[in-house]
Amino acid sequence: MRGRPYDFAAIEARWRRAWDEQGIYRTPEPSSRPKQYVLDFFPYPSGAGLSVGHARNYVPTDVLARYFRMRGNAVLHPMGWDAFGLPAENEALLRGRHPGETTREYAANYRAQLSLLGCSYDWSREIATSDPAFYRWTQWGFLLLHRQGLAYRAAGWQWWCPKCQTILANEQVEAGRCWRHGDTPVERRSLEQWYVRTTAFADRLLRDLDDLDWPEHVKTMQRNWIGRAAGAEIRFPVAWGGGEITVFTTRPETLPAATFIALAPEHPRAVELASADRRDDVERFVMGALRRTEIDRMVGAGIARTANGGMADGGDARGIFTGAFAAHPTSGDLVPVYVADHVLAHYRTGAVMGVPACDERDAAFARRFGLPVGTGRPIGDPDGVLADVARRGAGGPAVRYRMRDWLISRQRYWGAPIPIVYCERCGTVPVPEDQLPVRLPEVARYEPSGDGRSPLAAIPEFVHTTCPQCAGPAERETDTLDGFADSNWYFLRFADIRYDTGPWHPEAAGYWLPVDWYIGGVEHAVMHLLYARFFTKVLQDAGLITFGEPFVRLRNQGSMLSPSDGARMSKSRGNVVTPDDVVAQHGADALRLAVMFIGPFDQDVTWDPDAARGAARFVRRLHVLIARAAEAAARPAPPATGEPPEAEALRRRLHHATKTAGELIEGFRFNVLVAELMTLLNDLELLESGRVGTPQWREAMLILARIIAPVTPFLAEEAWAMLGGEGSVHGSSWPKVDPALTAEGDAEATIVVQVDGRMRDRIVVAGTPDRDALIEAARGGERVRAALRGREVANVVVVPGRVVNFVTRARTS
RNA sequence: GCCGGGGUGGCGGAAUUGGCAGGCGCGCGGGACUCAAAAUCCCGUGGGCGAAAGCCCGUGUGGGUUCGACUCCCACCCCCGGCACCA
Repeated sequence: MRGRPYDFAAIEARWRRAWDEQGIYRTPEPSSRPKQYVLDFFPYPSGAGLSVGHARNYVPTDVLARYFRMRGNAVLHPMGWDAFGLPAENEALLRGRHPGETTREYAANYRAQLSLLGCSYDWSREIATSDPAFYRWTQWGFLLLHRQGLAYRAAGWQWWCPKCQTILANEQVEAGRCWRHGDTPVERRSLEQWYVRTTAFADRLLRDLDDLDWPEHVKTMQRNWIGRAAGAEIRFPVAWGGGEITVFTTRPETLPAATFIALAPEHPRAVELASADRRDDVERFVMGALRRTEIDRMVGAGIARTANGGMADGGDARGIFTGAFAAHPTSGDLVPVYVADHVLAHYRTGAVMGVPACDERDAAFARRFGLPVGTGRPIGDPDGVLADVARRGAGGPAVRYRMRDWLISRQRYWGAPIPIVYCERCGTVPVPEDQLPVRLPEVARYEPSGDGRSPLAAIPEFVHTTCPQCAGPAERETDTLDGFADSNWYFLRFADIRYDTGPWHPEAAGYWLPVDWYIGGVEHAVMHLLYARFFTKVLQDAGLITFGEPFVRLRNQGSMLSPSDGARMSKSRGNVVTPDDVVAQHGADALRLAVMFIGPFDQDVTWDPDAARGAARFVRRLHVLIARAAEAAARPAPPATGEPPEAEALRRRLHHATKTAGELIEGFRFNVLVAELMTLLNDLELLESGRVGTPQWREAMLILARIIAPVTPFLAEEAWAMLGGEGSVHGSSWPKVDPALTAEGDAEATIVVQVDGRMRDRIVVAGTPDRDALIEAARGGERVRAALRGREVANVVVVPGRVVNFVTRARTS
């Protein structure tokens, strides 16, 4: 036949419309069928739209979802929008438009782009976190935390980003700078904030990592973040002043050599302990230290690296003597108490013992302030020292975590209002659940005020309310919830987004959850995933769900770098390649192939325009092969009759392809998957002659259409239709694999013949010949005989179905 | 410094986990078609020697185990990511 060029644009558009009309990706109702919950990290829809980098995330998950559907699983594969939060608000601010409006618009664009790619989301389950029907339940979650004693309000020194005009959580501060504004050093402010007691679950969050099927480096990052350290707390009585100072150490055995105490500037007793003559100086020092960022203090102390990677010499390590002394708990010696820049307040007790003999930093500090370094080998055994300390009632073992509680309040407009009311008479009162949601009011101005309060504080109608308890006058909390409060639990909502008597439908969630496959970028390795794990454990403890981990398997796709500058694609850099352009040029199937074939799923790769061209070539060749078969099958009298040559070979080839394709999909080896499909096509082109027009060939093509269906859904559907398949190929089942046809050995096998481990020949044998026959056959080749000439065979290694190796030595006689 | 991952042709990367290194694709070279170009198709493509058959070398470096090592062990070099005051 004279093949018309493959008109991907028309064909893809036609099937896109047909699938949409038929709703073939509608999630089935819970049943006894085994389920697969395949979930992408939900994005915040930005005005920039999707880049081909996003396709590296969404296309492979789509392949996975399609594959499982064909395998007979009930599949939940939804998409939603992380619409609340700073990124969405900053974007809207930039454009001078209401974030609700831009979010809706951008989400629609995302949806269209994802459909363009052929992603099989069930759009009837779309959610947006900024929807009151959704954030009603985010607020419910906060109240649950509050009820459990896991949400509390406290004052403290907070990170403040002058650009964002808001408080940042510790983890949003990177090297002393705002995570969104790398050029902006953060400042410190003291404010009343809401916290969530994530530290209460530190141990479980750490332990439960062991059983998760997650990338090892993500687990490592979480372990680092949680930062468990076992050690001891030791109390030093304050001489004369009364009370005591508690220090934490992971090396209690060095206690005998401790020569001073150092307090954090924030330590509550830092100033109070100072002797009268030194109090002013100490106070001045403390105030100075508080104004500086932690990183700055560390750099000065020669501990952390400076911005350019250099190390300060530590010469200006700052500290000041308070004039106070404490009694060493075991020796009774008096040791001086200092306030030191480099001691951190929130790190356990905010006080350390200085052991210059064992610790470089302490040694530097001691040198600078002329403190005794202590005697040579002070190390005792930890148990002995601890026993001694315990006997004196001066402390004992303690465990500490680096992780801090989650600061959840934001002084921003675009988030779920914290459902709390402050009443003069009743104090802090949670909004009753039946009064949720506390709606975000429409405002004219939603820019942050810059005075540390959210714009909601400027809306009297919002602020002034009545106390739910006493009905007296009261004021609403005006802070909103951090966006991670939404992504904490959204995966539960997808089980049934219309359920309105609770955050999730108990039966539906019982069926679909936990998430079987969770896929997204590694940038959320700590915060989102840790908070979601935390919240899941809270729900489990409250008896609301039965599982303790939300995401059974986690996979991170690598990012897509731009060929123009080798950097990650971003609108600000102007180096974005859009999927729209690639689809227009080569088609969606080609784009899907290209983003998968370009490199291993979890690896960073550089976009290569040639990759799409190559993929398009593959699509065309597939189409030509199938179209030829379809046309031949449609002819009234098939040219060939009877069993065609080597029917077995064709059958084997397809069964093998089916088997490997399935394994590669489940193993997330999409680049190898595409390579296998290309190899399959090459082989089929070789097998084609003499078979076209036979029923067996048509059958083979129908199997081929099903194998490629997850990967190139448009072409597969077209092929299915051309070949006269029933219904949609995406409603058909994954081809059955007959183990007998994929097993090695019972047909013919190629055996490698080696002499002294060097490949010299290969022979083809049928069935499983015995050892002697194999050796005889192996010996026959000309190359083997040449290699054996003049040598004596000392041994023959035979690996059935694989290799025959003649081990020789020089002929002695 | 500690932890995790990695180093294979011109390039992206494969190799059933100890058994043919370089499958698949890109690029490149040659050819066919074309007035020509693009597209498409065919052949070739790790390095060296050789007309060829073939031989030798070759998976970051050096050693080791093994009949046989990209794969396992020891030492080292380099790259990427994470952590790094955390007492």
